[in-house]
Amino acid sequence: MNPRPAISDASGDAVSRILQAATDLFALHGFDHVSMNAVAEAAGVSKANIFHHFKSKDELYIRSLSQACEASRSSLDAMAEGEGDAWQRIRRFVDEHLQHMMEYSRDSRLILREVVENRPGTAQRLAQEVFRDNFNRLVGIIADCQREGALRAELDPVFVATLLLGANVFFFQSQEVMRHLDGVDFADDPSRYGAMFVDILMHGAMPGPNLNESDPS
Amino acid sequence: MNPRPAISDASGDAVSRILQAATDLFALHGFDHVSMNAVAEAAGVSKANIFHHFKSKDELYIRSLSQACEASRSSLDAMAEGEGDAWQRIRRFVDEHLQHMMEYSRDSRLILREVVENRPGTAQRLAQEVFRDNFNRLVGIIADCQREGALRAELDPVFVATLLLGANVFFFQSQEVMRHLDGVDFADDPSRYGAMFVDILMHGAMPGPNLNESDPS
DNA sequence: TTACAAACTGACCGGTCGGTCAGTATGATG
DNA sequence: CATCATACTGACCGACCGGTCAGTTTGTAA
Repeated sequence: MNPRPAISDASGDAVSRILQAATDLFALHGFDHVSMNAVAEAAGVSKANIFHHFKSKDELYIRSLSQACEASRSSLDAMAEGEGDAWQRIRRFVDEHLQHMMEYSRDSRLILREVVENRPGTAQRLAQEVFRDNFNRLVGIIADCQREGALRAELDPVFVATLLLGANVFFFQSQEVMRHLDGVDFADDPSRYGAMFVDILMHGAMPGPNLNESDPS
Repeated sequence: MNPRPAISDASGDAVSRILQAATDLFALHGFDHVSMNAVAEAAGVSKANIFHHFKSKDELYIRSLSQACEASRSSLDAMAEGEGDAWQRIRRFVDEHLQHMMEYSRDSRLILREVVENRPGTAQRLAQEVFRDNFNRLVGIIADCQREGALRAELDPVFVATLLLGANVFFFQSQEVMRHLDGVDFADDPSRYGAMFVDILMHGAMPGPNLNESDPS
């Protein structure tokens, strides 16, 4: 009945090997710098065989991206859902989100590349869906914290979420550059980066309120 | 004496037209999606003529990038050098830097693309030089502010600079995405974004014991 | 065994790419 | 005038791209 009972091993093997190689290469070099020949070689199959399983390079790319999105989404689902007070939850989200990006850097890079680049198509829609989901979840967390009185009422939770996501994304995609900047000693320590960020986010950068500094107003 | 007294008009015209067209196209579509034929057509010269003035596509790209870097650097030189107290200077830097990126979005996009992408070569070195200069200047400003007592002493000025630059860069390169996110009403208002950012950077997001509304804007 | 569908391959195709080259136009110099 | 360097062009080249195709292997079912 099943059209491929024992074949599915070999077939699935080839397909998943192709998908694996494609995802690696796409994340590493970007869509344009990856040829079907390169994917074929990395997967150990002929180029024609790729076109037997995927009807075009675009479909292969979208399948890779889709797989990355799936992994990313399911991995993020259980994030920052635990107990603790408001700022502990925010801190945990920052940490886990950053850690997630580093751990699944291949998929994250693939998604982020597609999010930032603004060429139209299915790929961008897919990537933005994940990004949007992620963003909305974060806005929800922050709005909750604000409702609990942990954040100033006049702040826009959407902006705070943007700031938070931005700090993490910037860290992720500028890590290589930061390593070469003078005085940066946190480029390889995401948790310290997160800690410093949340600290400033909570208390601000100004000296404490009991400090009698020159107040211009 | 001068090998090209009157020719230089026509020659310079062609060269600068090529450079102009190339910079536009590279910033808009990226290195890989711009063919020499496209540059030739946009500049109104033959493709062979481009290779007469630039020995390769890479050189043309680097010259474009170099020009963008020059413009960016000289424009940033006079930034936030004026008077005012510490936080006014920081606020002004955030505003002017963001405004600068928006105004010279073509050059900024060109540079940022090269900074984030981590393929080795002269282009990346050039872009990182500008980025590094920019970064160091910002660190200096922040360290000054800290010395004046406007920032908590235990903060790392390098980290604060990273945060600041990151917030701006993220705004710039995610503007298109933010427009499509629910509840984002600051995607087209960089100065409001900057104001909200500096506000949080100063006072933090937690409800403070003293909620005085002395707005420095 | 035969039959058949799916997996798989090497050779190939049209098209575009960066880059070259032989040759022409032009304008200053002697 | 002739000379010569430079600006400039159309035609062309080899390499590589995504994609196709005819044909072979392979595992299974009648």
